[in-house]
Amino acid sequence: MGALTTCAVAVDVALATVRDGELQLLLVEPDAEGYGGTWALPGGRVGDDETLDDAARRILREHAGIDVTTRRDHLTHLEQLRTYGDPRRDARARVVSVAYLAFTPTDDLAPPRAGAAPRRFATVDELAGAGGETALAFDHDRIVPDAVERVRAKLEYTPLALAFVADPFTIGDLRAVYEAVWGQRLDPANFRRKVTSTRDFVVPTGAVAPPGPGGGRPARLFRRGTARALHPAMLRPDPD
Amino acid sequence: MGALTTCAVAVDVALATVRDGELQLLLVEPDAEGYGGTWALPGGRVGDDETLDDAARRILREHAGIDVTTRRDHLTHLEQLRTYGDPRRDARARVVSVAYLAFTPTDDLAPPRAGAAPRRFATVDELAGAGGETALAFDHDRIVPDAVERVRAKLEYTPLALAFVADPFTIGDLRAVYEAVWGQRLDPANFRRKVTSTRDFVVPTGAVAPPGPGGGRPARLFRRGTARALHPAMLRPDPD
DNA sequence: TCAATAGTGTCTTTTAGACATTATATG
DNA sequence: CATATAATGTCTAAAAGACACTATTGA
Repeated sequence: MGALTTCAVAVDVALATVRDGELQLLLVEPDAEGYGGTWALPGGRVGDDETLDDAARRILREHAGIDVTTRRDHLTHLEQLRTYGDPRRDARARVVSVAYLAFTPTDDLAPPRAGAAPRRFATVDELAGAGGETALAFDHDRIVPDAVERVRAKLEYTPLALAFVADPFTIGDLRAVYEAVWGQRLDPANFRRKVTSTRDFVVPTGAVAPPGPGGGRPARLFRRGTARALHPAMLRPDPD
Repeated sequence: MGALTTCAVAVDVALATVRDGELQLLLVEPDAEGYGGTWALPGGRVGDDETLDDAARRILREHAGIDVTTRRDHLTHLEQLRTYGDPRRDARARVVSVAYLAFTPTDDLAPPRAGAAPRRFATVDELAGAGGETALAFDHDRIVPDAVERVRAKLEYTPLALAFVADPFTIGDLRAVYEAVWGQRLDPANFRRKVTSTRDFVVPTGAVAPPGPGGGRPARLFRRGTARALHPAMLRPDPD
């Protein structure tokens, strides 16, 4: 049968954020031979004495300048997604890739380093076309749908929507995250009731945000609570 | 930093079943050096031209005589769990292990082959002790809790409880699966209503099962429906 | 004043859960 | 008959969802 003789282990990171009302993923130009002119999820080989989680954190730091830490005003979340190991997923050699998924607020990226690979954000709609308007390198077109579905599901039963906003935020800010990720309008009144009645999800700061240019009642500000799971869950409405 | 020079990719399979009213996992004696007298999840190296899924199916076939197919009377479910890659998880060499999770009805095992590794089932309670009554080889004590939690969660929002029973079954049989996996008693009346009112979860066959030795009304028989997700979900009661 | 956004109240429908009641078997 | 297990009925409480209404700002 022949156990694997040559083998490489890589980590690829789907970095998700919400910008301009849409869920978007970070792409970079792969530096690998034979993949010029295409885009890919940021990734790289796992180091000799490095854990998989450490490798994912390093990829995020190198490509996006993001440190995965829990800060006072926001958190960046990182979790393992799944592993892709088809023998032909990389044309050059057998590479088993452990995919990770990260959630971060928009504009948390450091400016690109000199000499760093070009990068951009792509909306998940843009990436969704089967065969796709944007065809990614390697098998990254297979990773993206798994990442998107995971993000959508996580918003149902965890407070991770909070990883897409910075403290403090309004209920409207949080609703905009849900609407962007799920691609659906939510009833503002019912959304507010659910969020504020779910224990330890958000806590009021007492302060209010100034209204927008067109006026409107000032919105109360909240910061993230301590909950690690939502009881009850925020269920996705059936797709219309 | 040094990308991985030596590297092996393995697959380990947590095979879950319900026997004697408890959730149990299949263990084997590892044939690796230095792990004599211990138990481990069945596993092995990934072949040179083999996908990860194929490797998991092969492990199941070799260690349990189980073919992962959808048959008329039952299904065996196999899914990827997560990947464990700490540099020191195997004392001998760096091995990245992709863990899989399988669901199968009890007594679906073929008899052990001549010369096959010794095997047994262990209840998850037996494996749960922190530091554990049964300490498993490698880092398999880290895989087991992830597997158990995944099984418990999957019963909430998928019809995979059906993978633990063979067609045809009674509502009582199905309830026994939930009670074993969740370790909680469920109200028979409310359970029946939820199961039968969830679309395409189970379908009546029209036949009935003979009652047990002590008598009782004969139970109606069902077979599994076509649903791939449960709407609404079967939520776990809060732990008492 | 009006338009815009934030927030509350209320009603209906659905679902969860407790628990009483009826049905059909064995001994 | 009693006992055991299956299945149904009923009531209450919680949650989801639709939508009217009030509150507070800018122009």
